[in-house]
Amino acid sequence: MTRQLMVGIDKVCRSAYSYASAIRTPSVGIMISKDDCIQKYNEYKKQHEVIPKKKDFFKFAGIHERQLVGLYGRDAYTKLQEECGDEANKLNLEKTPTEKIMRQYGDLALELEELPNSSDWIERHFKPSISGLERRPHFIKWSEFPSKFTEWIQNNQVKGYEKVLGYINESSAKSKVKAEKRDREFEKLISNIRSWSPGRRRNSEGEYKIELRRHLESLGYTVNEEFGESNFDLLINKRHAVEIKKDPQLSEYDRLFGQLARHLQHQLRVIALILDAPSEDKFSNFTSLVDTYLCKDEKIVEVIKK
DNA sequence: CTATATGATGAACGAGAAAG
DNA sequence: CTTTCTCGTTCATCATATAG
Repeated sequence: MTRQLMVGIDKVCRSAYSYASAIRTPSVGIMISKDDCIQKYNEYKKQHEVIPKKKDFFKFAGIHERQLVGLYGRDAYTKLQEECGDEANKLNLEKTPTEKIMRQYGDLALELEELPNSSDWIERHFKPSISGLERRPHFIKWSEFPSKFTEWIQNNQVKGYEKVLGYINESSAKSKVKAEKRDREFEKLISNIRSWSPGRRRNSEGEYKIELRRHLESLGYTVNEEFGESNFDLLINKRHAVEIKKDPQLSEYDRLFGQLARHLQHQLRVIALILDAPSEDKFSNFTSLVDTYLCKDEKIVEVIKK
């Protein structure tokens, strides 16, 4: 029954359709030509003294987009604009080839005789701009430019930028030295804390904190307490965070885990110092959690137990 | 409504330099 | 040595014209 109904509706639609298309046949005269479109286009320009946007053109000319497509095929409006001697409104969406970007960078470095910074790029109005570079489809953050450049040179065996590679090596060597210095400082701090032992058993975390602080200060560290948004227990040399827990239960380990994660957002390296740990079980469980989930890439959490 | 390649701009951030 | 200033970098947001 429903089926019959559908067929009936279908029939009605079909007949309506054929009626409509009959009206629109060329013989009736609604068909428009390219010349009509061009004329309307120019008319719009005269009236508004602006090149029409696509939508505005259709509204103005009283034409349906389909009709224009019928005349010009794909990119119809763009073709019309070109035919009228205008540059198409359509955005030029050709992506800047990697080669061009890299050569701009390399040549700029050669000219400056050092690695360019983003201001240099802006000054020359290179394309894409900094904001275009860092996103799709290029994904080149300025700081990553040197490494991407090196990669490009290697992959394509490009010659002529040896000097630039030299600059890149120089600067990465410099930052390596700094990183190593920081590493060594951190290692030393760890060993200093490891070799420290509290004078006596204390009743609270706070007392241990004070004692450790005195100890570290006597070794020449700069120590700040309860520092910054993330509230470390101690911040050593403005770089390394220390979190202290005394006699933690499971729930306190959990809390500590969260605190460490938060600290890692601010510092690359964090020390968790656990005092008077009662249960070896919970402790080792905690350290394995930390190793699995917190120590990633550059981020390091060192857990010390006393 | 979404995708496209890109631009503009201002806020947030971080490091280093200058000034105190 | 500490506070303040400056510069470079990154992020988020808005915008664009058109096709599908």
